[in-house]
Amino acid sequence: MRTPAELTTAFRSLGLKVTPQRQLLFRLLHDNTTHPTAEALFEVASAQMPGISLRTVYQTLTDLAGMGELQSIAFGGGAIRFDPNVGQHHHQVCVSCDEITDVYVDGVDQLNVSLRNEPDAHSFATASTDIVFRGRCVRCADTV
Amino acid sequence: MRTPAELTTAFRSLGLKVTPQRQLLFRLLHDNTTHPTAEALFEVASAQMPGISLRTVYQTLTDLAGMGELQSIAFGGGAIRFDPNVGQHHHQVCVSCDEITDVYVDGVDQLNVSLRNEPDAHSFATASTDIVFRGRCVRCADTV
DNA sequence: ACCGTATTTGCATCTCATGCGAACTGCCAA
DNA sequence: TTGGCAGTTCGCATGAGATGCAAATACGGT
Ligand SMILES: [Mn+2]
Ligand SMILES: [Mn+2]
Ligand SMILES: [Zn+2]
Ligand SMILES: [Zn+2]
Repeated sequence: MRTPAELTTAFRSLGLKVTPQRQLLFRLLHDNTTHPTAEALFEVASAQMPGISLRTVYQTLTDLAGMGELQSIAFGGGAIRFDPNVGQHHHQVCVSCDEITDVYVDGVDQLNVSLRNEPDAHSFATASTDIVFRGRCVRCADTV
Repeated sequence: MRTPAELTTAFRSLGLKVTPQRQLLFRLLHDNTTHPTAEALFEVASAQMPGISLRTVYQTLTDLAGMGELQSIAFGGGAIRFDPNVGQHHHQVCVSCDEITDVYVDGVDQLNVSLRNEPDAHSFATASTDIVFRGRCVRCADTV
């Protein structure tokens, strides 16, 4: 997503207001690579702005996602994750500690897709491809 | 997953009982390619066995998944899907009608994965790779 | 057929997420 | 600078999906 300053301009030009709550979330999300849940973000936000409501966090996340500044991803096993990285990338998920890491993948366009009973060209119009690698991160690899 | 007959044997040998409810679900799931939710399966089961409970459907699905006869997948936007196809395969999801289709992909092992700031070998131990192609199925391609 | 153990089922409970509306406030216009 | 309207916040209610729990029931080995 864009910088807090750019988002401020973007929000104003859409007739949306730039509140202290939104500014805080802009800052907490910019360059955030942790793929936080709404609740996780709420915890961090609460530390800096006691009284901010979980409802407002959800609201702002939904707004930002609607504007294309965030993507929301369901990895399974709990809450939806929010990702300010909206560029082409994929994810590694540690099955032990749930850490989610951005990865960049070459060769996606070279994947050869086929249906079981129709080895020829199938007519599905793919708009996007999401790849999730599941396994163990470096830290969890050792600790059994 | 295996055939209803094979599952019957497998359940008995584990000290588990083969009830009419389970037999029905074995039948409804075997060779089922629709990736149903628990609720969807419950609807179909209810038509053939009025009175069967949603709780039993969840229970049996969980048991089968635990035995490795089913895999459960979170595609986002609602309930978990259950898939009796436990072989190596991936999915196409229609963003318009939510149809989920099994696809078989060549070239997964040739994917070149890298972290943004460390183009060299990263030490994530990948155990499995899940690919989801999102787009429009044949039927939804025309209708706008 | 009997009996012990697994199963079914209804209801309570839990998590994650969204609907709703009264009170509040950013921000544009006068 | 100030007034005021539209957009926001926030607490509470509600909803969807899923699991915990225990009394009643039924499978299946003997
Ligand atoms: Mn990411
Ligand atoms: Mn499948
Ligand atoms: Zn880890
Ligand atoms: Zn479709």
